[in-house]
Amino acid sequence: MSYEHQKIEKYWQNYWKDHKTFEVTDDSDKPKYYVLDMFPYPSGAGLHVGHPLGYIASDIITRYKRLCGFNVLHPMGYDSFGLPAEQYAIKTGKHPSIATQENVTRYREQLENLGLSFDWSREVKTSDPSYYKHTQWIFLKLFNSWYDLDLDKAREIKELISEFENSGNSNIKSTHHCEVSFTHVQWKNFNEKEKEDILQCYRLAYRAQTSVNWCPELGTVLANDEVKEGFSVRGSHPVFQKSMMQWCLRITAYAKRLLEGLDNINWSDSLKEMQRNWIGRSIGAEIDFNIENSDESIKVFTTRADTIFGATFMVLAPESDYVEAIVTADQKQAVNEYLEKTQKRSERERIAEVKKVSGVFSGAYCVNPFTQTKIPIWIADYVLGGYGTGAIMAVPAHDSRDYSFAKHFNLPIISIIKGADVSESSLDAKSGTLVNSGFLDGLDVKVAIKVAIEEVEKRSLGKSTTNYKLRDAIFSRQRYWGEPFPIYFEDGIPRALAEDKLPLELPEVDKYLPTQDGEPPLARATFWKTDEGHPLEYSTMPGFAGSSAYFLRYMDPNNTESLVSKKANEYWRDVDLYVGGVEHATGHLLYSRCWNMFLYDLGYICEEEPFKRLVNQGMIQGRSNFVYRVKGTNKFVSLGLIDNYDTMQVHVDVNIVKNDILDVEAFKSWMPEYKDAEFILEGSDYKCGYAQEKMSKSKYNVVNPDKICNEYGADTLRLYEMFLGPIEQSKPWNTNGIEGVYRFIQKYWKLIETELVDSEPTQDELKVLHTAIKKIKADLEVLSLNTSVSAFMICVNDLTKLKCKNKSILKDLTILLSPFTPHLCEEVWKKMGMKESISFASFPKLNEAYLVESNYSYPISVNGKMKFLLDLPIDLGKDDIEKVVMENEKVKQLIGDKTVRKLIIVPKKIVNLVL
RNA sequence: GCCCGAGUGGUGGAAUUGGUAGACACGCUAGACUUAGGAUCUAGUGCGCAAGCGUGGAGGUUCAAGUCCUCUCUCGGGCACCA
Repeated sequence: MSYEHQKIEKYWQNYWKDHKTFEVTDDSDKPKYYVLDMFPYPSGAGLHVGHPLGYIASDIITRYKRLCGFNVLHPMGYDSFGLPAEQYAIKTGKHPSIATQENVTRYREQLENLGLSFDWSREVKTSDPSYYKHTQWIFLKLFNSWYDLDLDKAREIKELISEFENSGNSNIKSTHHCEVSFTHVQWKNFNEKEKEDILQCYRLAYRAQTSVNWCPELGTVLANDEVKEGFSVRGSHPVFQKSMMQWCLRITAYAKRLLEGLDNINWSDSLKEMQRNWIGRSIGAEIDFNIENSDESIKVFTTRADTIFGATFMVLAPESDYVEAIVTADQKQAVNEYLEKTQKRSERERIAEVKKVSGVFSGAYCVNPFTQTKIPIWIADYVLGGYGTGAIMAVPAHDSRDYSFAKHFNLPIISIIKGADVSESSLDAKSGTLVNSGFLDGLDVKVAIKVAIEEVEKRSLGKSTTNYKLRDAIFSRQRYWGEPFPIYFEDGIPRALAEDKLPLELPEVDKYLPTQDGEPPLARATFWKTDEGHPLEYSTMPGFAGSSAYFLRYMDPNNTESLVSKKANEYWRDVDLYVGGVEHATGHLLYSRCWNMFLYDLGYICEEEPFKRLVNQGMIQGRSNFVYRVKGTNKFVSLGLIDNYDTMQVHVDVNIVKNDILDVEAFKSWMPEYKDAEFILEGSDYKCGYAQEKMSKSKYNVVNPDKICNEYGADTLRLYEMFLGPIEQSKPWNTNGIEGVYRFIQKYWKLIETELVDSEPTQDELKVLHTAIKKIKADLEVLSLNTSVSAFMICVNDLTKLKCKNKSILKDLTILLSPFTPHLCEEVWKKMGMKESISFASFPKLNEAYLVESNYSYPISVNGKMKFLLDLPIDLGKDDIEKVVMENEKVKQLIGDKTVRKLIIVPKKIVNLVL
């Protein structure tokens, strides 16, 4: 009888549900293991074949760890606040929660069809008030905290206030943007408004008038990681810079810890590198340049203090506060014109015109503190106002940007590196020997940097400084479908809502659009006020708010008192394995680490880093098909003939295309506008174009897993997705190889279906089994799941050849296989008459004695000549082998008194070739 | 421009990290069973008629290189006027 996957898979899925097989508690003696998937945004399109790749891999590890005796937490939920649901609501007028709930239901069903062993009792939805209560609670904590650089941790704001009351702010080292210093007496005399304005400069969540990424199309501001090359990541709309009052998170306070924490977690190098780049630490110095005929000086930041003797001019960012102060009367007009011009440019234009050199002379000069020469001060937009001090010393000989600026405006270029030819281009490399540099002459660049900084400090010209590219995160969005801020305004002063008022639930509104005055949608709710009548904040939180601590909530999802209880947190601690896409590298993964560190600082949780190990599954790309429409007509030209026509490329549903040949009739009925379409064919066929692209609804290239589950079964899909290649690699979806995996399942079923015997297994059978155990166990540890599928195939082929009917062998093999194909294995288990579900069996023990031992004996050769074979103990490391060999009597005899120049140890398997 | 990562048969991809390159699977070829198709099974399958040659290319280290080093080409990803 062949294997009826549909019936069997349904049966076991229901069985698991009814028996609550995968529910876990924190009252266990077993060691814990936490496997987490990045929870999905429940979009209307449902799951496609790309989603399950990570889910299947993590499910396999989950089931494997259970077999190894761990109490495994493996939860799932939904990141259910988001733009598409809101846009759908704008279109239909229906509340976004309705569409969201429909999508969630569909996702749940699809996930269950894959046989994923989630503990569904822990499901969370970020848009659920019982969940976002805790998101709001964390926000309140951030609002009520500041960062103490002395203790290097966040502290409560009331402790800061009492410091202010005792001694003002001069002794406080903090990450802040407060520009005034005051005594405790002054503090006490400030009014409420003034006090809050100062506190805002210290709070970890604060309001600030900042230049933000404004996307008019979406009607909201965006965070830096939501913008790419001047366009919004979602929807690809142009983004402009605009100055607005916004909520911000002081993530910069954590820059150092976020950077250094990377050294101690097991993430891929590329991902760590991305975060490092994003945080962007550079170590250098701030140096003061005196302005000529003035008591003022300009502070510049540089990582190349060694090049100071080559600094021939200075450049200020257009936004710099110095500009106003230094510009001379006769240059005033030119400068103003330039400032106006740069301000008008959008972010997009600025990026596009990177290569264009522009700038204006301010008329003022400053003095190079080392050479005492007078150097001109310029203003140019290649210097950024937001980084460093917004001013640089330009060293055209050794910085390519300064170089092209100097060439363009004919400014002097002085090389300070020996032998450098700067007639054509600058020499940017951090290497070489210094010349023309006074006390630095003859030093190597790397040494000179240090010496120069020391000298700067000694002469009180400045100090060594570290700068980060990381910017504070913009935290408010002018949208409806997000968490409301637990903030109200009293006489224009932002105040925190009391914790017992949470959750502050989203109000009902008549429309999901901004008001006519351009206020966010929440302003439509006229009752959006506190009980005392104070207006509440109109903005809502951004998408990453709900996902920045969800992994903590899973530990204790039904706790109505707090985000997570101490007990649950101390048991589950952190995520042992986190699986998800790279696209969250500088967004979610950075914010999550930051929030986690913050909650750790305040003592709510016990681990500083949330994700011990992280694996990025690759994207499964779609294969899109195109038809070619003759412009302005309803005629379509086959691919081979498009050169003869003026055509435009149109995506066509891949489900009505087979082997790139279009099903013409299906196309006509696909969309009403194509009903009367005409075709210009090649022979009798219409050939479509194709491309590899991201799987997306708008490209009509989505292949969803339901079809494959029906046809081949979830177990086959699970195996096949793993077999496709390394988990981290992106690859196009194609079903070419799925037959092979399907055949494997049939073969395996055939093996089990025969009458099994309860006898001693043979040596050969044991060898096959234990080879598989060894290989698969090793593969599971490093998530090399594609090769473990191969190992199963080899094992089953070998056992088939051996005509194995041995019950104990096949039982162990089934356990081994069960993480991969759980339905099948449960069925086999039942067939064998085992009472207990395999989920709770233990992983088969490896007995190395059954493995091939010949790998472990070595011929020894001295000075390149093969001498003799020497058997060595199993499992020696390379160094151990050498030690054992050198102490061996035979070897000592052979070598005698001679000094060994080289001793070579070769595995036995290649001896024949070498001898 | 800078920083990562990767280039292996017709295809997806293996290779215990320096030790018989191409495991496993797809595809293909031949055969068996079948009225036929499908399914299944058996054998073969890197290239070359051969000696030989083969892991993008050119050098190098080594008894031994897909793996290490130098240069170079191509592709993918990230950052991008960050001083």
